[in-house]
Amino acid sequence: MASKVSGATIDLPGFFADLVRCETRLYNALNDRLRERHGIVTSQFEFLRHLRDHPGARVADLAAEFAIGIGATSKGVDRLERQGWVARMPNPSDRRSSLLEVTDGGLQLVDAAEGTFTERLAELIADPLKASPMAAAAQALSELRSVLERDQIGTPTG
Amino acid sequence: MASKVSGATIDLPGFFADLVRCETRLYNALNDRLRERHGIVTSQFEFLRHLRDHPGARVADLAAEFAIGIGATSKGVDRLERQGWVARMPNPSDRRSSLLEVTDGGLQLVDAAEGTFTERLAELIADPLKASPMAAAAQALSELRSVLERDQIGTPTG
DNA sequence: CTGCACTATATGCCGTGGCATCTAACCTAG
DNA sequence: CTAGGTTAGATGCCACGGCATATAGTGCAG
Repeated sequence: MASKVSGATIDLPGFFADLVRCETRLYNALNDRLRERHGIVTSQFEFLRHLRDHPGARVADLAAEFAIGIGATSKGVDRLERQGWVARMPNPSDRRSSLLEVTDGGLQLVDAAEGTFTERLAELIADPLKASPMAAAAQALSELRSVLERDQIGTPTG
Repeated sequence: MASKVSGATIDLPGFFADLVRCETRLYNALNDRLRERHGIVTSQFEFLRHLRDHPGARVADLAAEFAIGIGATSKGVDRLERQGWVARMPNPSDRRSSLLEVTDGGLQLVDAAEGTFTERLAELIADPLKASPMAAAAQALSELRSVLERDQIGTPTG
């Protein structure tokens, strides 16, 4: 196994390495499948899914959700808009920002991609591992994420 | 909490989202600290640490370890070499490749950075969470990583 | 109402990774 | 030995994110 875990003490650097390497490989594998079947990558799928589930979100909301910069988010939305999957609707209560909406085409895309995404994820995660240890991991990661977000840790400047 | 986990069944997309967001925030936070104290980012620290612990590794070994492309790895080594932290030594048994070595300066740097890295990681992970659920997560992630690597999942082309 | 500080985001420059391609070196069949 | 296929990695082009900056729009103090 990649890193050692003994009892209740953890090899933190080893844990971090495992975390990053899992993220990298899962992201790569999902990118491959989504690109092949739907012509998008995972980050775009995540944008579209978030917008579908949070209609009227603004650029800054996306940036906060994904812990990436505002500029990068704006450019990502540009690309989705250029493909006709997302529209910037005028925000009646603040003309500096736009309310983001998934278009009909975008909705079709994200719904289809979601099937591929979930299916591939199940192949990658659920199949090779038993549910029990993964559930513990999921639980712990979920809590870790909450703490990081609560304390604004790792939030980019831009 | 960020995603729901109930009993032994897992919300896989939620788990994946937590995984990616944790990775992003931890990476960002570690980058900030390492850049401030040592003038390097986490990916560079990881390169240097791996080379320190695996003297004579080649570019392809680094690429495999980190699941990134050969080209990107070659360029990353260029940058470390330009700073004088890594040297490409001729490989007597294969003139196409080089054996990578951490220089004395690089060794000093990586040893110092390791303290910062581990300390910051403890602040980020060990402090906010109890050891027990994290140990489970560490265990599960470690196994997941092994499976992904064994099956070459998410290995980039380049 | 006016000015000024603040906010939302768009944009430009730069660094970095993916991927395709190129070259040198290696290796094996014949 | 040598041609042809293979491998290691260096390089170029492109896409994308960080960060700094620019630009509108907001809102409050006076």
